[in-house]
Amino acid sequence: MTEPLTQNIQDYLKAIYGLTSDGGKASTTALAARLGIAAPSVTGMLQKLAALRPPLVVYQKHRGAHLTPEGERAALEVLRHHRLLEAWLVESLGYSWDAVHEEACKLEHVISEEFERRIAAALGHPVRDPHGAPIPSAELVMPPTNDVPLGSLHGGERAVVRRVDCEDAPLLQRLKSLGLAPGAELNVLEVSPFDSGLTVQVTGQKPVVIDPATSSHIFVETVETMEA
Amino acid sequence: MTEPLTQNIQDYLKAIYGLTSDGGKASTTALAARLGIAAPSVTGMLQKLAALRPPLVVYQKHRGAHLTPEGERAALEVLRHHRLLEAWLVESLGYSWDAVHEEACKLEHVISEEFERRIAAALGHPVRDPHGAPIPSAELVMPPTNDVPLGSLHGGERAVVRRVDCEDAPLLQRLKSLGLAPGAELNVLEVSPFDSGLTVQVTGQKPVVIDPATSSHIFVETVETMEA
DNA sequence: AGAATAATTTAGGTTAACCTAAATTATTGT
DNA sequence: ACAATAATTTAGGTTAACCTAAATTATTCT
Ligand SMILES: [Mn+2]
Ligand SMILES: [Mn+2]
Ligand SMILES: [Mn+2]
Ligand SMILES: [Mn+2]
Repeated sequence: MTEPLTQNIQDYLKAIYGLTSDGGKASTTALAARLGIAAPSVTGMLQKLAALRPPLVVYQKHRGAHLTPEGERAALEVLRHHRLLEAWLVESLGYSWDAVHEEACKLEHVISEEFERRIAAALGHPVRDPHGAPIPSAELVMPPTNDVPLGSLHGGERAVVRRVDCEDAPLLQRLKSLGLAPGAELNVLEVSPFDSGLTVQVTGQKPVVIDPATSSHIFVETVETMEA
Repeated sequence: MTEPLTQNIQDYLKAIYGLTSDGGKASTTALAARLGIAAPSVTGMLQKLAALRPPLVVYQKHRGAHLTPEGERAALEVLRHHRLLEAWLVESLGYSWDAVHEEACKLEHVISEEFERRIAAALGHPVRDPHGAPIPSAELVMPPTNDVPLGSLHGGERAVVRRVDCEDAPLLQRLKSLGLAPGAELNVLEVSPFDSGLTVQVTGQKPVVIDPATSSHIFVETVETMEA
């Protein structure tokens, strides 16, 4: 290992990882918005990360940045910490799922590898965090998933909620009250051709209408209907 | 509340608290040694802490510093975090008592008040950490103790170990293997008039000789002998 | 293509903590 | 009392991250 990365750098790498999951580049502006930092500061940091030896990002002026293998490893390390911590705050300390993000965001930079090992073992080496996000393995491999956006379903399809990709506490509370949490089964009753709004029925609940802004945070796995 | 204190300032306050427990002042040099920081840097920080509004320390050139009530409250807050965390790492994650200090030292600055409340409740609101150090209450009052240094006992006295004031992992391991941990009962067999070395017998163990450098870390509560 | 707009970078400056070397002030021993 | 020694402070400088305002470069629209 090289020198330990600062907390700030870890946050940058995590953000770049998140913004490049589609295979593209993370732009200066997108990073600035996500991190709440002024764009010029981001430029400076990207230049620095690209100049490190070994470099953590590949960066080209005006074209944004993406992670090098080293940068990705560092990002996955932090992400593993974050998601294990979230799982463990919920399972072991009784936090609600809308309250864990902030706490995990601070702890993730500070825990030791021993701490990581112990909570992973205590939880039985979970593969998903409380929001359904996949947890990178101890070897820093991100487990593959079959999750698709809820908004991609058609009327009549059945699915199981796998992931709610959201850090906003009020929205998480609302979704939980609607039963829209990982593991919930649902039926898509109707898709509005105008605004793509979805009418869905979670098993055992009343049907609800979900606007596209909300459904974009929800990922599901479709279920084969048993009867022909 | 005012602005949150930086991690560094919290460490300074904790160190000043530790160095002034005898009612005296913490000298620049002693702080520098304890924190591993150059003396000029400490001077600068003390000046800054004394200039804060409200001031966290009272500082006079060449005379060292001590905490103001605000400074003491901040120190006790961090100390409560530290000791609760140590207790909780041992009880809940199975850490050994010689491995918790480092981890707690990083986490203490980062956990929320909610985290503090939850681990305190999970542990049943403990009053001592795994080394026997008293844990400040949620209201930030340090519980009083009757602990006296092991070295202050005379031949023939009985006592119960209450506290091992030490962060050195190898020494902690050695003491544990000798049975010298909080709760252990012991008998002082002999005190050397030359070097103040103690021969003690922990109940159920073979007698051992403890040099003054070691015994200075051990605090006990004397036990009245039941038989006349 | 060329002007308007938007994104990005450069320039210059701030804050928190730290450092070393030199100057100053206390303390101590005779 | 006063020189030698030890402790402390001042002076000047570094690094990591940030910021705003101005300058530059891309992109988009007619
Ligand atoms: Mn999260
Ligand atoms: Mn790790
Ligand atoms: Mn400790
Ligand atoms: Mn607290």
